[in-house]
Parts: sequence; C-alpha cells; structure tokens
Amino acid sequence: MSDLSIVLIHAGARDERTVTTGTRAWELYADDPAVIAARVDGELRDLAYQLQDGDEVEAVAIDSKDGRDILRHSTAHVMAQAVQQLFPGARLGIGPPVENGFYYDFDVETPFVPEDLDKIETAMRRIVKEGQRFSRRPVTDADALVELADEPYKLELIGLKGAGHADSAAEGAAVEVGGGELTIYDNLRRDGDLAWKDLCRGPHLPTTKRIPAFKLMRTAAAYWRGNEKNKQLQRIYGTAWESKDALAAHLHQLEEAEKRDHRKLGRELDLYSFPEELGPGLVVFHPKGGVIKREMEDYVRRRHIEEGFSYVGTPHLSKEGLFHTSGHLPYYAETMYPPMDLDGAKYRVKAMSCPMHNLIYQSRGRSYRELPLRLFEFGGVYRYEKSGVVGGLTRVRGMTQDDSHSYVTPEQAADEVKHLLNFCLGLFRDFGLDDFYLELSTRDDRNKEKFQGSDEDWATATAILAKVADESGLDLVPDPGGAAFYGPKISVQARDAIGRTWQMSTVQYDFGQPAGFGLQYVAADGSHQQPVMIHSAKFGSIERFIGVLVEHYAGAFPPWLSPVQVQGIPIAERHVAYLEDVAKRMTARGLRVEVDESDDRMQKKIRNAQLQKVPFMVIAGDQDMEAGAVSFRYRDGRQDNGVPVEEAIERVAAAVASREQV
RNA sequence: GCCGCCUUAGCUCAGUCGGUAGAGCGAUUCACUCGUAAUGAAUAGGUCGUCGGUUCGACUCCGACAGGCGGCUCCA
Repeated sequence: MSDLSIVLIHAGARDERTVTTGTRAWELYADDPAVIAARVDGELRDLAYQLQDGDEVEAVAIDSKDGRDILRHSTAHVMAQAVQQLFPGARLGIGPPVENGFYYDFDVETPFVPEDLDKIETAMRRIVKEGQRFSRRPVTDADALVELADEPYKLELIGLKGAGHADSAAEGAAVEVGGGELTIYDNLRRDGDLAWKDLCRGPHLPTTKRIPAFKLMRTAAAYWRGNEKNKQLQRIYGTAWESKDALAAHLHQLEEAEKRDHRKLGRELDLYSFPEELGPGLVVFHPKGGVIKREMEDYVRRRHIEEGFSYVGTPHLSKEGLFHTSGHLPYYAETMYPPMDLDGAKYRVKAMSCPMHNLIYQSRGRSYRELPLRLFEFGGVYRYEKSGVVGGLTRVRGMTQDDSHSYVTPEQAADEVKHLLNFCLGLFRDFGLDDFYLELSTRDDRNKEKFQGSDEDWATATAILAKVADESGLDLVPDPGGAAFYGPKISVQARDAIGRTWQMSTVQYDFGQPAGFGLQYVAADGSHQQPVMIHSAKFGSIERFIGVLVEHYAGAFPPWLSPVQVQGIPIAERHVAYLEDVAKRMTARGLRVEVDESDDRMQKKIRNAQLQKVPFMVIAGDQDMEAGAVSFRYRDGRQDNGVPVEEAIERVAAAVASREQV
C-alpha cells in the first residue's frame, strides 16, 4: 500500500502516474520554478499538499490568474507581518487579493502616512529575503479562538463562519475562513521559529522568497466589513507580480492611464472646467467641449425620434408635492437639494424628470392605441451627492440626463425593454465603446422596506429584465440590492482610464409611479388599466459619458466628435488666403475647420495641432497652391501630399459621415 | 459623510534654516515668413487656497474651513 495512482493534467492532457504514499505536490513540479501551487480535483492547494489516491493534479503557475491571486495574498500576509512588527498594536482585519493587487486592513491608533509605506516595504523585503515557509495547520474553532484571542476581528470572522452571514464582507472574509475547517498559516523561519501567523484558508506560496516583485501603492480607510456603522480600519493597497518586468509594465500602464484622465485632458484640450466659484460637481463646458456635447445631443435626439419617441420639455423646479406623489421624497430626500419657500409653497430642484413626464401622460385620457407612448428630453437634474464622492465628470451634482419614459401595457413591457436595451447597445457601438458589460440590479429581499411594491410585481419585473439581459449575450453581473425603490434595472457599465466602472445607460422597470400617479389607459374592452413605465437613459448622464469618452479616446476623438476636425496650417503667410478659401468650402460642407494664422513657424503649428489631437491637418505651401491641392497630415504622423482640394474635402466629409476613427 | 494626502502665476512645477517669491510653457507686443512635433527678443501676470494663531517677522510652524485627489460608504 505504498503506491498511489494520480492523474497529472497538463494543457488539457491527462497523464496517469503512480507515486509513493507521502509524495507532496511540489515533488511533481520540482523542475518548474514557475509553479507555486496545485489545483487538486478543482481545489487550489499548497505545494506542500500530500497527494491522495485518485487525485487529479494540475500545476498553478505564478503568472496565471490563480497564481497571481495566491502570490498577492501571500504578499498581503508578508505586509501584515511587517505592519505588526513595526506597529505592535495593529490588529488585523482582512487581506484578500484584488484586481491587480491586494490589500490588508488594520486597526491602528494612528492612520498610516506615506512614509510608513516605505518603512513597511523595507521590512517586507527583509521578510521576503528570510525565506519564511508558509505552513498550513488545521485548527478547531475552539483552538482558533484561543490562539487568536488578541485579534478581535479574526474572532468575529470565526464567529461568522457557517452562520450563513452573507453580508458584503463575505467576499473578502472568505479568504480568511472559507467554508469548511479553519486553518492557520504559520510563517516559519528557516530554523523553524514561528515568525508570524494568520487565520487563513490559503493556499499560499511555498516560501516568502517566491515573491518576485511587489510595491505598496496607497493607504485608505475602509469600514470594517464594509458597513458605514462599523469602525473604520486603515487599509494599505499593494501590488505584486510574477517578475520585476511585469511589475514595471503594470506601473507603466498606470502612468499611461494617468495621461488619459479626462480631468487632465479636459484642461489641456480646453473642453470644460470646474470653477471653484460654482461649487463641487458643477461643470462648465467650453466651446470645444460644447461641440462634443452638442454632437452627442444631436445624435441622441435624432435617434430617439427614429425610435418612436416624442421630444418634450419640462422645468427644473417643481412644488415638492410632485416628488411625494412619485415616491422619491420619502426615499431620497437626502440626495435632493433642500426646498425653497416660495409664495407659501415649497419648491424643489428636480433630481429626476419622470414625475414631470407622468404629468404629460396624465394631461388627458390615454387609449391603449397610443401605447407605447414614448417621451424624451434632456433633463437638467441636480443631486446633492456626498462630498466625498464628487469628482470630475463621472460623478457630478448637476447633470444632463437623456431621460426617457415609455408608457406601455404590461404585455408590451418585455418588447419595450428589449427595444431600449438594443437602442443603448447601438449607441455604444456608434460611439466606439467596446469595453462594457451589463448589470442587473434587483431588490435586496433582506431590506424590503427600501423598496416599494409587492413581491409579485418585483418577481414579474425582474424576470422580464433578466430574460432580456440574458438574451443580449453580453456579460451580465448581478447587483442584488442595487435596484431603485420603484423597480429593477438593467444598466450598461463602462470603465474609466484607471479601471473604475461607471453606470452609463439604464433601463428600469417601474410599476410604482404609475400607481402613485394613478396613471391609466382605456383598454380595448373599455376598462381602465394601469400602464407600466420603463425609464431609460441612453448616455445615462451626458457629462459622465463625455468623461468616459475622453478617456476611451485619450482625447483623440473620431472626426465626427472632434471639436476641430480640420486644422489648416499655412507654411508661410502668403498661403493663408488660399487655405482660408479651402476652409470656407469645408465649412460650407458642415465641417469644423480652423486656420492657424499665428506667426508661429509651421513646425510649431503642426506641434500645436498634434497636441490638440486634431484628426486632419491640412497644410498648404507653394507646391500645393500651384497644384490646387493641399497636404494631409494625420495624428499618427502619416502624410499624404498634393491632394486636390475637392478630393480633400470629400475625404474629410466621408470620415465624419461614417463616424470612423482615423 | 468618513480616513489619508495635496493646494505657490492660466498650466506644469522650483523655493535651503522662518527674513514678504522663481523657471518653463501659455498670454501680449515686436522682429522673422520658414514644407511635417517647439524661431528670437521684450512685456504683463502671484494678498503663496481662505480665515485665525504662534513669532520682532510666516509661502515656510500650528489650527479651522474651502477646494482637489485616492479609497470607504453611497449612487433614483
């Protein structure tokens, strides 16, 4: 009974193997230093795992998704050890891997300062050099409680284990306690001394020496178990990679992302600004940003009309009773600006346009023959977002929503949801955005008081949205608890330059407001029925969409969105009149053209146009004038000289019309 | 809202030990008229975020507030 049969899985191939009892996983991969863990029967295991008869074993390389998570989680342990060395009073929270890195939360007297990170890094390097072994040790709950008596947060996690607590910290806490037996990972020095230990499910690298490259990034505060009512712990974010090169590449990528920041580009390209005089979250669009905003509005207005919407208009203010009728005020008073007392009545600046569209619906009797009735407008809305979350164009306090409401019979709802989602996806395609996914926001059944309507209403609405979202074939992420108080929502989520995701388009199913307003239509049988309303915003907010667009294109917009489509560059003063004539003809074709008449040298003018990321530079000198031509220069430095003027105009006009990128 | 960090000219940033401020770009003016990423010169531009405190004296040290940034919480 000294032999075990196992199966080695490699690149999809299965290789049956016989090993002696007591063989550990690392012995299978001793010749491959990139292997840092094993997947055994689908479960990730330490390399010290002792093989069992029948195990199916697969190598986990340090540069794989799982491998990096293990590396980062192990690095988090090293960081926690370093922190407790330097700050003996620090108590441990949780320390999971996250996208591109890891964090660990600590309860400390004084928040960390940037210099602390340097000290912690130095201590970490020492620990890495020591080559401490990560050693797994199962413990009983009772033993764990004794061993970790000094770690109150760990004790709390042990208490939660198996209690079915699916709160928002579960994701991170799973790293510590997992689902089954508790384990503690000991960090053992070469001489076997215990350096440090942590409650952890694992797996881990074999030793700390296997951490090739890491860096601590920043500190932040985070509420314990993600709950605002709990104490704030101090979080340190770090990153770790399989090689120094991979770390360098990641840091370089972050630098590149910084250059795409829409706040920076907005200033450099003179698109918009956030004057302090206005207040946080309030933007002014400069002429060039105004062009982009107008192009977007023109596009989406035309598209709404094509999709059967009527363009309407409503005011920015209303007596506050309207928002009681809609149900918003009791739920969202905090996010609305406070009331103004006018002539004995209280008025509110609107935070949404739906109640006003309901008034349009209600302005006369409606027949089933009119449905779907689709209303749309650019709603200027104001939301008092918390000070800590406002920033750039992606989270503002004053915004323009391309807000629409479709009033439909319950039978029409599914088709209308599908119609609207396709509308949104077509818009993303036309704007060249490809990095997005869908989110399905539903009611949180544990907090029913935050949502109005019956269980049946929610079930019906959620089923309709889920089906449509599913049929889209796009990635669909569940967002339990993220629904509006009046109904569930499908949203399109896009990413900014530094990887944060933002809600863009939304399609929301609402049975609440039609009830609140007593909306009705006369059905074919003469009975009065309640319509369903489907809220939808395609851009979401124009401001946020512009922010994401700027970062997506790094300011180099496709010609149809470019504030200046053509920059005319005369080589010398005597070519100005000629270029102005060309510009005039282009302008007559609806193109946006500027001629640089400054007395800079043409090299400088090219540089300026290049920095402004103008898609077409049209240059003219003696040779061009003689030939009745112009010379093109593109943003990538490509040039095309001696193009006849008429052809040049057509070329630019065609690129604009096709919305292509150049 | 909470935690940390940051705030000097329109922008990017120097400024030593506490002794009332500098550069480059940009702007303006002049000269130059030039073939694919920066011509030269001159001029203007700052209550050093605001208010208060310490000090003979504060851009510098301390505090509060405002604004910004990164997180957390939130996000109709």
